[in-house]
Amino acid sequence: MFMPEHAHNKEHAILDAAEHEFLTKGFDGARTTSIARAAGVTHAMLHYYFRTKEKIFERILDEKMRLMGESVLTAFGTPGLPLSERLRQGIENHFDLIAANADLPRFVVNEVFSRPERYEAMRQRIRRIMEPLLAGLQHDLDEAAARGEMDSVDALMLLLDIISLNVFPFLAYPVLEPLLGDLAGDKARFLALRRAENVEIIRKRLQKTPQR
Amino acid sequence: MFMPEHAHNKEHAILDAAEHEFLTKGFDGARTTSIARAAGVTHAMLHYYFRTKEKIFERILDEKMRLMGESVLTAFGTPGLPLSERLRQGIENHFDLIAANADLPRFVVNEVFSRPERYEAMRQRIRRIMEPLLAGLQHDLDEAAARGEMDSVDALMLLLDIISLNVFPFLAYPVLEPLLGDLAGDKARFLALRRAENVEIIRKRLQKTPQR
DNA sequence: ATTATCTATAGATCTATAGATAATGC
DNA sequence: ATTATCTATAGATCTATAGATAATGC
Repeated sequence: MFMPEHAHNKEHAILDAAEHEFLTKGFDGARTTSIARAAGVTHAMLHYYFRTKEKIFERILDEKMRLMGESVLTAFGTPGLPLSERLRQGIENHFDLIAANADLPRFVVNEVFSRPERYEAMRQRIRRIMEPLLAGLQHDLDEAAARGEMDSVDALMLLLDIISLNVFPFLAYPVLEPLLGDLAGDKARFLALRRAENVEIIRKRLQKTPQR
Repeated sequence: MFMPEHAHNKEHAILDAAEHEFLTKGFDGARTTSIARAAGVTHAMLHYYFRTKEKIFERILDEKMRLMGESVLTAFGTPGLPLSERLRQGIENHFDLIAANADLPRFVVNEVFSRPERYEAMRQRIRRIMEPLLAGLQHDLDEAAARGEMDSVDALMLLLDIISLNVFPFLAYPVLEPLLGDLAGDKARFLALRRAENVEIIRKRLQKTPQR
C-alpha cells in the first residue's frame, strides 16, 4: 500500500484537526466531535489513538509551548556579532517567528497564562531557556556599558521590553485594525512598520543619554 | 426592611459571582451551577434574573470592555500640561489602572480578541475613544517635533508602544515570575520597576537623536 | 494475532424551564 | 397582584467505552 511520510494517516489527520480546533476555540470550547468530523474519522478513533481529549490537547499544547520558547532562543542565539547588531537581528527574527505563528501568543495566553494548573510546565521550560540567555546577554550588556557604548540596562527588563513590543500587536490586531487609517486592511505593511518601530525603540533605549 | 444600596441583593450577588467565574474560567469554562453556588442562590434564580448564561456574560463583558477603554482615555486625558509630562503621567496612570485590574487584559484577550463574533462591539468602542485621542496627540507631537523638542513619531505607534509595554507584563506575569531572581515573590517591587522602565523607554524614544 | 475502524450507547454534565409556593407592596 | 424563590426535570450535548467487524502483517 502507498505509505505517506507520516505514519498513520488518520492519527496525523486527527492531530491537525485538533490543533485547529484547540487554537481557535481553546480547550473548553473545543469539541472532540468537531475534531473527528474535521479529520474525517469516526469519533471513536480519537479515543482509540489518544484515549482522552486531555491527552490530545497535551500533545498540541506541548508542541506550541516548545515553539514559543524556542522562538526566543533561536531569535537571539546568533553569536559572533556586535551586541547592537545581535539585538537588532534578534528583535527582527523574534518578530518574524511570531508573525509566522500569529495565533500562537493568544493560544498560550489563553491556555497557559490563565491556568495555574498549567503554569509549572511552562515555567520550567522558560527557566531552562531564558536563564542562560539572560546571563549571557547581561554579560555583554555590562561590557558594552563599561566601554561607554551603551546605556546600562537590566537584561530581563530589556528582553521583556522586546517581547512585549513584539507580541502584543499580534494579540490585539483584530481590534487595532479599525484605527490604522490608510493602513487598514494592509496587515503586511502595518507589521513591517511595527517591526521597524520595535527595532528603533530598543535602539534608542540603549543609546547613551547625551550629557548636558 | 433594611435595604442595601444595591437593589436586589441576590441579583447583585449573582453578578459578583458571575464576574469571578467568567474572569477566571472564560465563557466556555464557566458553569452557571458554579455561579449559583458561589452566589448562594438556587440555580433557577440565574434564569429568573437574567434568562440565559449568555446574557449574564454580556453584562460582565460590557462592563469590562468599558473599563478597558476608559483606562486609556482617563489615563491620557489630563490637559494643560507640557506634552512630555502629560505622556509620563499617562503611562503611569494607565499602568496603575491595569495594575488595579490585573486580570482584565487576559479576560479581554481571551473573550474578545479571539472571538470574531465579538470584535465588532469592541472595535466601535475603541474607535470612538481612540480616534479623538490619537488626533489630539498627533497634533501635539507634531508641534513639539516642529519646535525641535522631540523626535517626530506617529501617535498610533507611540500609543501602541505604551499599551504593549504596560499590558504585556500583566498577561505574562505568572510565567515571568521564576525569572525575577531576587525580585521573585515581590510582585509590587517588580511592577514598580517595570512602570519606571516603561516611562523611561518612551522618554528616550521621543528624545531627539543627537546629530553627529 | 494484531491493528484499525465502525455502530451504538452509557453516563455525566449543563442549561433552561415548568409549575408550585412563599414573600412583598399596594 | 406581583415579585421572588424553590424543587424537579426535560432536553441537549459531550466524552468515553463496549463490542462487533474489517484490514493488515507475519
